Amino acid sequence: MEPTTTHHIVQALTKAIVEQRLQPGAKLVEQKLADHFGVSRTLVRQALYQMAQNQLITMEPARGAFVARPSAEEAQQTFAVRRMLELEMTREFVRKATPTHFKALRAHVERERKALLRNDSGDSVYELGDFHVEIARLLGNDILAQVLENIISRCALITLLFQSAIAAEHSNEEHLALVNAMESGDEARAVQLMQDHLQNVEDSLDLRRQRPSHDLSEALA
Amino acid sequence: MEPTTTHHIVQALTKAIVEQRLQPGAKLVEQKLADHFGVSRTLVRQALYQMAQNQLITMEPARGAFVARPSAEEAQQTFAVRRMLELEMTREFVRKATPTHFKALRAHVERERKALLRNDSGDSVYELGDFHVEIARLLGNDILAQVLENIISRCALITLLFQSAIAAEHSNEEHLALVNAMESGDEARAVQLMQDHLQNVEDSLDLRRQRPSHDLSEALA
DNA sequence: GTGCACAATAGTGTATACAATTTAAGCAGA
DNA sequence: TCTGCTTAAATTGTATACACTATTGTGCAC
Repeated sequence: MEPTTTHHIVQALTKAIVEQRLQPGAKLVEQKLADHFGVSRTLVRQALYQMAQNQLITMEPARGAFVARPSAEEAQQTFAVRRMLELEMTREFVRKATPTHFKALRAHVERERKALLRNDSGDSVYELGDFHVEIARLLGNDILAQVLENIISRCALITLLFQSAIAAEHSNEEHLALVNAMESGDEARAVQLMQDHLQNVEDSLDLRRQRPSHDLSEALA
Repeated sequence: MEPTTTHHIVQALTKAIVEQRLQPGAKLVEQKLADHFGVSRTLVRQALYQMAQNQLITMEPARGAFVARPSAEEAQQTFAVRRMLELEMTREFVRKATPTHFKALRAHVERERKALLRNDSGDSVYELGDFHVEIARLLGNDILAQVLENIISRCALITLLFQSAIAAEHSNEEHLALVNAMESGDEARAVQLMQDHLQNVEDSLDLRRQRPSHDLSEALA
């Protein structure tokens, strides 16, 4: 669908943002990215434009691209959308899922656990988010998976931006509990667990105070 | 956020697709678009890439951009996502909405009616879809509004592609009934009406048979 | 006439060039 | 030392150039 090059840059940048190697508010200079990836600014530019659509970065006219720094309001709204999708998705999964699906899901939970154990912060964040996308994929709804992937990337960014304490340690256990409930066919309980899980993630944020910014002009805006 | 030029091209192309002036499967030659908009291929390219992300067009490597031609499966999945978001959105609107909100919504329904009356097919499609986005906007959730706008654009494309009979005539009345139910505070009834409405739109499609394609290679694939 | 090789054309993919704008630096004067 | 102005450097925005791929068209052998 897309020239592998541009897509590759998008993936790499997204990963870097989600894994917190690029801090919110950081400026993304086109030429430097181009040099790093060994391509021309043209391709970097296309990648940045695409990412701006997902809100992972913001573009200021004639000033360039910056890693996004969502406001508390945007954060709240993003989580609201996520909740809408995921609660309904949970219901559908309980109804439709087969043993094969659960096997795949448990394998995923195991991957999370291993990433956490080896203290690989980057992979952990990625896997913990991808768990939710995996459910959508297993449901066979690629459109949903794609939408959710976008939203969850944003949620990862938000989490890094507002996180007061690392409450994500419990996510892995919550995922496991959720899978158990889903497999037992207890729809109400599964939905409740998903709701609690999302609430826990959101509650671990301190929406009143963002992380300090490096960019002074933004910090004082 | 974005250079007004690229965004303008996206808007114009999106409108043209939704209003069926560009048929599904139609090839979008970059140079021709560039000439039409009076810019270089560079900007057209950026616009096309962005639209490819919304699935409104598809890009085939070294072959170019085409107006999307969603499969029956994708159509179904898209509507499923839409349902997830809109049912929950309806509930939230019933709880939160103030008289001002309902006033705005009724004004929108009236705009739909006028577009339908003057037989402006393009505007009608646009307004009927925008009704749903307007609800999200009134809720104050811009993120939701944006996600929904994407999805509903796709739904418009799908409708044009699979529509057997023009069942959209009733949409305006259904919108009005929905607003009435929401204003009366009857959450269950409002959700039911929204569900029925979306179901009606989906049922008006014949997912087994797509509209004929102009591109032979695609038609015979 | 049919099928195939091959040239000509059109169109995409990427890089580079240049204008316009922003940011940083240097410097004069208070 | 600080403020404001002027100039230089850096960076973005857009257009153009060129290589590469796909498509179409043509001629020739059969």
